[in-house]
Amino acid sequence: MKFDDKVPIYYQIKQYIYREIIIEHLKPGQQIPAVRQLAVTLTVNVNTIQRALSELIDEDVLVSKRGKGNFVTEDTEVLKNLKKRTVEEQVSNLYDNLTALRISPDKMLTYLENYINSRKEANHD
Amino acid sequence: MKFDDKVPIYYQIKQYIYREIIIEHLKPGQQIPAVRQLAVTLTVNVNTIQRALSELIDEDVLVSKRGKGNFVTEDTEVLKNLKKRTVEEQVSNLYDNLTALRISPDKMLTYLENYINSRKEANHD
DNA sequence: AATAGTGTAATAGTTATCTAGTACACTGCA
DNA sequence: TGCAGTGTACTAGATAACTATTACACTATT
Repeated sequence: MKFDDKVPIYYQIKQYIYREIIIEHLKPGQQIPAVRQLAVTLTVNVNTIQRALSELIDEDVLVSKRGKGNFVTEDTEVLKNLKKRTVEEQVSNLYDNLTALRISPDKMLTYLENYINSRKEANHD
Repeated sequence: MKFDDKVPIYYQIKQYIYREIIIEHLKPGQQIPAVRQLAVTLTVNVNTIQRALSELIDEDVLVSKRGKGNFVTEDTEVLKNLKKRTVEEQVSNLYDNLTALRISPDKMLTYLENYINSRKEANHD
C-alpha cells in the first residue's frame, strides 16, 4: 500500500480501516484479517499495525478477542457516527481550506462540479 | 499558530505561506517577514522556518536576497499555477476521499451544499 | 569603519515513528 | 496434551523532525 510520507503510517492505517468498515468491506461483527496478515498486506511492521488497531479498539470501533482475533464492533450507533464523522470531516476540511483561500461557497460548488465533470470525461477513454 | 501534530510543521508553514501569497496578503515582489520574526510569530524555531522557506525558494515561489530578505516571486506564471494547483489539490482530495467511501458525485455536491447551508445558519447568531 | 538587520550553516540533544526480533498469553482443534 | 493461529508486550536500533545555540556572510545605513 502507498502511504503519504507526511502523515504517520499508523494513522493512515486507521483511516484505511475506517474506510473498509464504512463501505462494508468489513461488516459489523466480522473478524478482520490477523495482525500478521495485515502487516504483510500493507507491507508494514506488526507493531505499526498494532498501534493502529489498539487505537481503534480504544475508540470501540474494533473489539479484540485474545486468541481469536479482532472484530468490527456490532454497535450500530458507533458505526453510524463513524460514517457521519468521516464524511463530515472531509467536507468541512474542503470548506475550511478553500475559505482560507478566500473562495466563496458558490465558487466551491462550481469548482467541485467542474472537477467532477472533468473526471467523467477522463473516463470516456 | 496551531499546528496539526500529524503533519510536519515545516510542511504546514509552506501551506501557510502559499495561502498568504494566494490571498495576496503577500504580494508579488513583496518582502516577507524576516525569518527570526516568522519564528516568533509562528512560535517555531528558526531552523524550521528556514526548512520551509528553502523549499519555497527551490520551487521559485520565493526569491532569497542574502543580506536583504526573502521576497515573493514576480513570476506571474508561477503565481498563477500556485493558486490553480492549490485549489485543485483540495478539490481532488475531497473527490478521491469521498469516492473511496463509495459516495457518488451527486451526493458529494449535496453534502457540500448542506454543509455550506449549515455554516450560514451557524453565523446567524 | 562600525553596526544593525538580514539570510545561512552547522552541531548537538530530544521526541515520535517505524522497524526488527523475541517472547508470552489465550483459543480452538486434532 | 500438543500445536497452530490468534493478540500482546517489550527491548533495541534507525530515521525524521524539531529545538536550542552559536557562528558566519551579506547589505544598507550611519
